[in-house]
Amino acid sequence: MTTTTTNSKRLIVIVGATGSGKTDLSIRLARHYHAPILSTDSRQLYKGMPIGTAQPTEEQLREAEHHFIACLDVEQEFNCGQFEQQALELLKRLFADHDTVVAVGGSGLYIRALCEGMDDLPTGDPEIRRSLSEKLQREGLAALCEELKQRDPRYYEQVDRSNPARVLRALEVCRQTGRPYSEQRTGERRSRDFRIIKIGTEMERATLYERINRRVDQMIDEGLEQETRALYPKKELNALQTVGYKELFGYLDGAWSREEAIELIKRNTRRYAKRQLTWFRRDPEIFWAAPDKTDKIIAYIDSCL
RNA sequence: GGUGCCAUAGCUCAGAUGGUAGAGCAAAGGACUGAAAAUCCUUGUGUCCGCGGUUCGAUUCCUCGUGGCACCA
Repeated sequence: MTTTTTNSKRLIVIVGATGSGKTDLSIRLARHYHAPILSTDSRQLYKGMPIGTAQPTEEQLREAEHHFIACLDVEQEFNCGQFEQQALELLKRLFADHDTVVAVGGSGLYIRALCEGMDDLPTGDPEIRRSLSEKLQREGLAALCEELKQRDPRYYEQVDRSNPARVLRALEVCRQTGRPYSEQRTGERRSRDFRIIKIGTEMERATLYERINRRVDQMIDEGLEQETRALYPKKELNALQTVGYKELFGYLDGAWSREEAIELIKRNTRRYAKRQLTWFRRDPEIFWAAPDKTDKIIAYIDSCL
């Protein structure tokens, strides 16, 4: 055989909206290919949030080897850069005794980090971030934009100047590195020493929304409120800026009734799903298929050489 | 059975002494490289219940239907 080892390994990447059947599909594929599962979900990473983030159940966890599920304390900061680095390290180990690994999750940025890599940019320094937040509070977004115009006129031209998060991050990098943000953003795609096959779980919008609504009711039945109460003291943490918890924190604070909170969770989950689809739709590498068409999906995967 | 009121966007409703209509919510489209389940931008989607009549012109006024609500029997 002349097969080179560089592309004998493959990563099957399952993407799609929340509630569209990714988890079940991932387990079927994992069993079919005797592959471990790597989660690409920015919230299922955390402990103490199994219901609200729809983590795989105990039973599902037994059906396949899972990684990056419930492995961080909610206090731990995490980001797409760390995810890229840790996921690649893990893959190296997994590929040592597996030809196939299944990645599954809905965090578009994390998936991009894994498949295409991130530029070599620093994680935000908390001090600088705090000082920028204060400036935003005191002087407004226009002041931040003004500073960006000075420090990085090129990025100033292209950035969404009504989005505080974007402007703030760019300034953070400028201040931290003393160099313009745009100069450090190459947008270059990193090469990977494994093949990547992307599968999207396709589902009619109306069906997806029904499933989402039903799943939220299920979460409530399973005890999402108790889960949220346990996390309430930590509600300011980034890990808990998450659909499901945010709305129930509001209920616990008296901002709205329990019923209203549940409706808000449904609406915000629908909106989240919509944003995910906007992200994934523009990726031409994704092979879209109904998640229950396992045979069709396997046939597609096997046809990818 | 009688009388009155109502019928406009997916929902709740506003509106024009007659010139084919607009708010909120829901929704749709998009952006997005270390907070990404985050953050942000854009967008009104309509046999104005139906058939006639008056009128240059009716979603608006009139008749008759149909459906809903209220009251009286």
